[in-house]
Amino acid sequence: MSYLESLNESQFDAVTAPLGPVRVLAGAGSGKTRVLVSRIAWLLNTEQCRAHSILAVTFTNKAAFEMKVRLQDLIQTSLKGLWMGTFHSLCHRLLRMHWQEAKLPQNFQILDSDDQTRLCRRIIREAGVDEKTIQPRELANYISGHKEEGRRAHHLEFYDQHEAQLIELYKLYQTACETAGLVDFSEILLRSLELLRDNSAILEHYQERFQFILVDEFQDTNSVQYAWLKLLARKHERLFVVGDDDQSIYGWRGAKIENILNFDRDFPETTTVRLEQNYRSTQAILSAANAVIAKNSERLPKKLWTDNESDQLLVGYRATDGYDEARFVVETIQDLLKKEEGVRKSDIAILYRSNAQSRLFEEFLMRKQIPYRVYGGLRFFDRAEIKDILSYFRLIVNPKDDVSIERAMTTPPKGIGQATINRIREFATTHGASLWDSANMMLESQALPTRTHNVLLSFVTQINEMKALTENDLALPDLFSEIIERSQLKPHYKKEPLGRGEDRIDNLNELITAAEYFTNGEKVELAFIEEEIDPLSLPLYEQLEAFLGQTSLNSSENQAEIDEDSVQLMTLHASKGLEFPYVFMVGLEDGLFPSDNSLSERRIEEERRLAYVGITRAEKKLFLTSAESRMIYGKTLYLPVSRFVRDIPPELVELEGPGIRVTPTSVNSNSNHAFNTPRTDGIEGFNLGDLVEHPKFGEGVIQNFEGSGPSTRVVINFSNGGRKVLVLSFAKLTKLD
DNA sequence: AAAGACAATTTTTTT
DNA sequence: AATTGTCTTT
Repeated sequence: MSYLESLNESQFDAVTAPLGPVRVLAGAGSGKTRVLVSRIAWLLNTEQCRAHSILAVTFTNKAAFEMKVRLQDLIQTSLKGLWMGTFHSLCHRLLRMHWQEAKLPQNFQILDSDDQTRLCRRIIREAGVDEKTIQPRELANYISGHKEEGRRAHHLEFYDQHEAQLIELYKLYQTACETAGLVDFSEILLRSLELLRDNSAILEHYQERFQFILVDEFQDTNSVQYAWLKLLARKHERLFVVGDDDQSIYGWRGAKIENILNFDRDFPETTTVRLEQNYRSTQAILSAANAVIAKNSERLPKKLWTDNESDQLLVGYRATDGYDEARFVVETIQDLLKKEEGVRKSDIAILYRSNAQSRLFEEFLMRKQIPYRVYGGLRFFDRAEIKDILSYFRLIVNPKDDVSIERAMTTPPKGIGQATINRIREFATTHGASLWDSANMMLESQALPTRTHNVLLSFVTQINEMKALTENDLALPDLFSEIIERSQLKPHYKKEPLGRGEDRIDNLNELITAAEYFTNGEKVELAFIEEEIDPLSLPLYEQLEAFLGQTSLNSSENQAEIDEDSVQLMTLHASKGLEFPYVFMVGLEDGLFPSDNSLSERRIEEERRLAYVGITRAEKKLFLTSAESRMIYGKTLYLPVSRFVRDIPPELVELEGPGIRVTPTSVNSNSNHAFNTPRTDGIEGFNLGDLVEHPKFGEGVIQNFEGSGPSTRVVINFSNGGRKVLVLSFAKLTKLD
């Protein structure tokens, strides 16, 4: 077993750990995936367990795919029967296979977050609640938040009127989902947990089957996911979890870092293995990462080290503004590509806190004609035009889908407006029927005004005819293009200004290509069947069902991209698990990263972990950039260098460019370490981010300090929207808390 | 009912 | 700044 020989000591210990509960604390770049894959290979080779008995959970679909490939490289036996995927895809499969026990209709569809928010808006309006007291997104977050903790509406108690309303709306929302046959993301998990919990036969079957359960990125599991794992693993307790508490960055999505911190409490027999040798980064990068993460209190002790030598320092650059920052980054990239031997564009990554920040870099890269690829952001299946056409498809598969029908009825405009929809909805509520059934009943009763009757009739006919198409002997892509034509969406988009419509039409065509890829491509794993299957062997209608099932959970990395060698742009979150020789972390300013919200809500530890993730992506060289001024929401802000950068020992960082810059707004100069431009430690009792009150301007938050001594000035953003630079000693500021 | 002008608001992160 | 929703007009 040659793959065991190339492991270091702790990796070997992890791979060959006893079969009971195992927790592997894997620092960044310590060979985590390798251990996980080797463990599975080891199980298959030595324990003679079949792939059939293994359940492996990954964080993304992409990770699952890559892991399968790597695994297949290590072993000779077949992987048939192995369950590997994300929590969502595995739970989705369970629900498809046991839809009756899960009390779902066979053709249930998945509601993505956008659909969920739309549905929430509708529920709020319908309940006669003011959208300003409860915003759709607030309700959606409330519902998801509770579902992630395993709480249904009837579990909840209220302490005030507002929450009472939320609970009421949660109930209404759930009823709406049930009648429409819709399941949101967190519902997939919760429903699946309840399925196992309430059906002992099913539970025992899977407990018996999955003797070995392995989980990647365990630090990012939420309560329901952990409960699901515990339930499945209860019998054999052969639960092998891998993770790094320092890289837990999805707390906002319900992830519980406690899951990994307290794993040994839930499973007293736990063997814990620490992987502390880093194979990825230079010592300088690692030292920087350690310095940043050391400030966190809630973490398991561990010390990353490396044999790699530290030949290069980190590079810091303080730009004047966002443009200057982008210029610096892109010019540096040009230099790298030109001067350094064998540097490929895909060796270079630009990492930022939020998607919106990619724009400037894209602009400059385009100008210099450097190919790039942006990950994340608006995904293909999230695009409006794709959702528009998919609403027709979904309606064909599940006429009860009230979310899709409304979209299909109104896009493109076909004479059915708000008034008509309200009418149908009213009918639907009183009769407890779906919108589709209601529309049909109303047509039959002839109770509608002629004009309304006619437009509604032609809509219903249109959908029925589309549905009839699925009974023909068509290929899936042909069905797609036929329905796209009939939907009249193309002429509708054509009317949009600025060639935007052209893009949309391109995307529709792209969808046809996706259908071709789906049918001609590899065999696919279908949610409702255990084996891989050739989609073409299915009847057309089921092909469509299968396609929809695949897209809803696979929306991110599905699209075939141009294989061109390109610079990689992504958010820090999206970079987790990846590595690049050259990494640019940009927008490193307090207020951007860490973001304003996390500063006020004390979520700073998670932001710090995010910084740690970013830093540890770099193999050879790490560039840290920030800008003195930046446009945010159309306003120019002057933000200080990120506290995370300031946590890095100055001797690790080499400064490029002018370093300290003397500008009209910044005459700061108390040391030649350019990163200390603004001081953040208290000045006369005031700190960055403090909430203060000014007798004339009211309340505001301290953004920056400028200058020193008696002329020290303070930059404040007031809550009335104004921004002022005041001389600290004159401004009569009171600190609020 | 649909198109256009206007105002408001922002997710930071994603299965 | 730019998108999204709301209000107004046709």
